[in-house]
Amino acid sequence: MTLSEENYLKAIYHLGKHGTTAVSTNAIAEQMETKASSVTDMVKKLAEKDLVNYVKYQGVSLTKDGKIVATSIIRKHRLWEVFLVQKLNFTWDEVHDVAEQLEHIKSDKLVNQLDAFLEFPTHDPHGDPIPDKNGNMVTREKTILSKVSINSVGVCVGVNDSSSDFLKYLSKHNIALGTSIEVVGKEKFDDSMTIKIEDKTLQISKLISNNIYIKLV
Amino acid sequence: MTLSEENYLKAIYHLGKHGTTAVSTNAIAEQMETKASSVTDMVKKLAEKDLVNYVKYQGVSLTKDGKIVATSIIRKHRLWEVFLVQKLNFTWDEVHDVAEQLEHIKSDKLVNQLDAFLEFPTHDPHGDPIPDKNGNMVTREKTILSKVSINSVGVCVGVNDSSSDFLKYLSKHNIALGTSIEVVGKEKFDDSMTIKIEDKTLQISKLISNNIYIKLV
DNA sequence: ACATATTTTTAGACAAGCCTAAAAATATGT
DNA sequence: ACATATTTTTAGGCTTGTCTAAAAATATGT
Repeated sequence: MTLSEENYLKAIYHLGKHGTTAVSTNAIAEQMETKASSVTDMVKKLAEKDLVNYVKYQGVSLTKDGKIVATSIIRKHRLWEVFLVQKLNFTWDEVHDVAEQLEHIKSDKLVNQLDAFLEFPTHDPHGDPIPDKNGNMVTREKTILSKVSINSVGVCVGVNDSSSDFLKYLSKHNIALGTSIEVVGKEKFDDSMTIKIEDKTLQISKLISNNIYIKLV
Repeated sequence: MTLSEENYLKAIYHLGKHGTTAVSTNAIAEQMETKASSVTDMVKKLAEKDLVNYVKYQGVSLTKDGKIVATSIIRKHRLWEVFLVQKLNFTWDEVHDVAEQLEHIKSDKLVNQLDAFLEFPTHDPHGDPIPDKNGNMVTREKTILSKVSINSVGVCVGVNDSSSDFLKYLSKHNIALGTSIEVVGKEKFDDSMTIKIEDKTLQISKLISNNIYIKLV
């Protein structure tokens, strides 16, 4: 399993809702910041190894084996993120790039001992679930903030965009996992929202509210 | 800096006593389990980047820049080894292969925070010194066990061979860092030695005694 | 010192993973 | 339904790091 192969499997997993639904060549190319022709080449290679289902012009999905590999990489990525935040004082907007490197380290003992050392965390610093040793993960009930009705109250349990810029924006406005958010206004015209956080109100655009997950209380 | 380039610099550092003395193409090839022709190619590339001094047919040594890179890789390797042993319950014979992967992770914050998390260790699990943030490391007085005279007493402070097989041999005979070793006999014929460890005597060949460092007491 | 052995370099090839440009297949609008 | 647009694949090429085989340089033994 090369680094590149692993990255393709991960991309297909993320794009195709756990790798189950077929994704297009172009979608993969965009996600991986590469060209469609490169994707076609690699997808053929992965199909040869029975890691993806591939029919020319019909898109790609993960096989059972492909899902196992993708899940194990995601497990490593998220465990390392927890390590970086909890043990090495990284902030949630700093962990992604380093975890992208660490996720490719090959050692079962390393991963499982790290898991134990962190006391078997179930979620990473962005609220995403961490697959266990067998690839299983919990599904936590969550709602996209943009979809909840006025006067709803919830707790932030995750984000849909883990980019550094978005996370820094949230931190600046005191939004973190566990933060209580109340919807005090919604604007039909541009779908913006007014929310209340610790008694401070904040105006957020649809782009923002679309990337915050809350659990209603 | 590619993975391959980093590995060559590390090899040149180790072979040439901190990279200072020139090493031969063949020596590098053997150390890296590759062919001499591949070494020539890479060495030219490294010379182009001013990381090594290279004169055709005359061997290779590290430049100042090359030494900085090599030292930083060794720093990472040894810090990760400490982490694996102290935090993740690895034994000293299990850490090498994983550390070889981890040493290539690029993130200054990661390395320096890891260093702090481990409380700035000065030596790795094999007794080798860990360069600090500025590349400096302590030099600890040590003697090769095979060279000490009969009736000497010392404490094991390092090994010259970090292979899993050798370390397992040592563990089996209760030799670890800090173990007190007394030389109770030396055999001229084959340079074997009789040593005493915790009141048990042990016969060791020259190959063994040549790979154990002690500090005389 | 000179013939031979060894070491090192060069030349040419190959696989992986990427690219561009062109061709083929599929999707879309009216 | 058919012309056009878009997507995907193919064909051919490039770079990195490796290899083998042959040539060149250096080292060695008597």
